[in-house]
This record gives sequence, C-alpha cells and structure tokens, in this order.
Amino acid sequence: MSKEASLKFHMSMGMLINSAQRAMTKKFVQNAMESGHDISLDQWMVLGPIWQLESASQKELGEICLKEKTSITRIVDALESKNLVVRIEDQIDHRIKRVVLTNAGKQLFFDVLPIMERTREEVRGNISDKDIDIFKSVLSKILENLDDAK
Amino acid sequence: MSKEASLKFHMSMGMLINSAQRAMTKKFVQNAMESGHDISLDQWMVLGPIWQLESASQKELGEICLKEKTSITRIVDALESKNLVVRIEDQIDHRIKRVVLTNAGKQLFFDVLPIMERTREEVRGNISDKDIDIFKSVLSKILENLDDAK
DNA sequence: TTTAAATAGTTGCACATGAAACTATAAATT
DNA sequence: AATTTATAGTTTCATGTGCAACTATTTAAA
Repeated sequence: MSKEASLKFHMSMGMLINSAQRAMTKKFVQNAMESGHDISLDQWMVLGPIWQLESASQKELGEICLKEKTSITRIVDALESKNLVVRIEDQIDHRIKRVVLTNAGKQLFFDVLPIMERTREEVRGNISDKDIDIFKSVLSKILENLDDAK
Repeated sequence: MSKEASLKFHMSMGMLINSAQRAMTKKFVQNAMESGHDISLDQWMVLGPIWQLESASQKELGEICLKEKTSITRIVDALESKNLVVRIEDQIDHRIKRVVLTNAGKQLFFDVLPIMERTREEVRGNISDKDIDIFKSVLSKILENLDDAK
C-alpha cells in the first residue's frame, strides 16, 4: 500500500466525523448568533434538560447529556455567569445542587428552540430517512463496540 | 409533543456523534497508553502527514488534517516538547516553518501504526461495509449541506 | 522604490474534555 | 456512637478548538 493510501485508510472516517461535528456545532452557534443569542452548543445541550426536569441535580444533567461531572460544573458555571440558571442547594441532601432556569433562561430556551430546529433541518438537508436511520445505527454500534464494559 | 420526546428529537443525533467521537478518541489513547505510548489522537493525526510529506509546512499540515493553523501550532508545540518533531525554518521563504520527524518520532510512528489499525478494527467491529459506506456518505452530505460557501 | 496587501505562524481569550486530587456531606459498618 | 466508605461537586492540569489581534516576511501596486 502506498503512503498516501495507507494514511487515508487510517484517518478518513475519524476525520469525517470530526469535521461534521465541528461544522454542525459552528452552524448552530452561528445561527444563534445571527439571531442575537450568545450560547454555545454544549451550553444549549445542558439547558434543555434543565428546562425539562425543572430542577435537575448536576449529576442528573451529566447522565442525560452524557457528560462528565467536571464538564457539567463548567457549563453550569458559564450559564450561571450569563444569569440563565441558578444553583440551589438541595434542602434534604446538602451535597446536591439543583439547577433552575431564571426567567432570562426560560426566555432564551424558547427563543433558541426554533433555531435548533432550523439548524437540524440545515444539517439533514435532503438526506433520506433511511440513510439517517442507518447512520444512527452505525453510531450506536460503534458505541457498543467500544463499550468499556468496566 | 411531550417534553421528553421533543428534547430527544432535538438532541439525539448530535449527542450520538459526540459520544461516538469521544469513545473512539478515548479508545485510541487507551490502546496507545497500554502499549506504553503517550500520544493524543490529534497529535497522531498530525504525525501521519509529517511522516508522509517528509518536511511539511504547518500550513500544509492544516490543510491535510482539516485543522486551523492555531491548532497546528499548538499540536506541533506538543510534539516538539516530546522531541518527536523539529521545526526548521524554510531556507527560501523565511515565513514558513517545516516540520520534520526526529528518530524518536519515526520510531513512535511505526510503533503506533498497528495500534491505530487495531483501534479502527475495534471501532468497526462487524458493521457491514455497505453500512460504513452509507455512514460516510451521510457525513459527507452533512458537510456539503453546511458548506459555508462564503 | 516605497508603500500597501497578502501570507505563515504565534499568542491571548473563551470554551470544552478528561483524569486525578480535593472538600463537604451522607450512608453504612463495626 | 465512632469510624469507614460512598457520593456530589469543585479545582487543577494537560489537551484541543476557534476567533481576533499581533509579528515577521514576502509579494504586489502605485
């Protein structure tokens, strides 16, 4: 195998996923920005479950968003510094901090929801439902294949 | 639509890609680590083209790896501090820095190549070639759909 | 030829991940 | 009841991205 072919062989799929991921993230942030909203994709992904659960613990947020507690801490820090959420210590278990939307947070959530939806449509374009299904199933299988089983 | 369904609808694909990407990165670093090699996936992805091109400029590396020049600067910094590569100023155009593998870099490249290949096999598992093809084509289409066209 | 514009690379800032060490609190054991 | 262990979050460090401002060098233009 030539040097060129060998390298392409070893890198292409990971690079494709990487590029697509970055393009999607960028498009969402761009769309939000153009509508006057300053929010990162990860901040948005955490905001959703906060809205959904009404008063989620950070641990719950991590489980739902598939993020480590460290990441959740930082993202909630960012959201809090933007006055979109507030941390409230659990009255029973003082280790737990519950995260709640402020009015500004609720407002932003409803403002950005259609932007997320539009972005999703831009991402999918005219890709068939069947191909999207296969796409998702391949991602799921990859996750299964790599499942630590620890 | 219920809150739950709505959120899943809006987040699932991005989260899947994100998770798969992280799992793949982690598995590679883990496999390399278990073989006694301390290298990140991004460092490895830049190392390949450095080997391939013999003496690549940072700009060329960025184009091949689909990374910004800022990222290349930092990754080459890391590789250089591990004594895997050396920056050499171009004799003709003094703006250009050419990146070259050291002997240690070459050694590591050949040591890690089979680890990359094994990781790739673990990722693919028994996913069919046909599904992989569709998977890649969906990623390509997503990139087309989001192509800035600026 | 001297000034203006383009190019290659670096640095600073904000954001995100992941591992490990750390704090505080709660639950389980002895 | 006192000690140990588990849990929830935070902090630190190394790594990476992306944008904008910056330096140095080269090329193009006036």
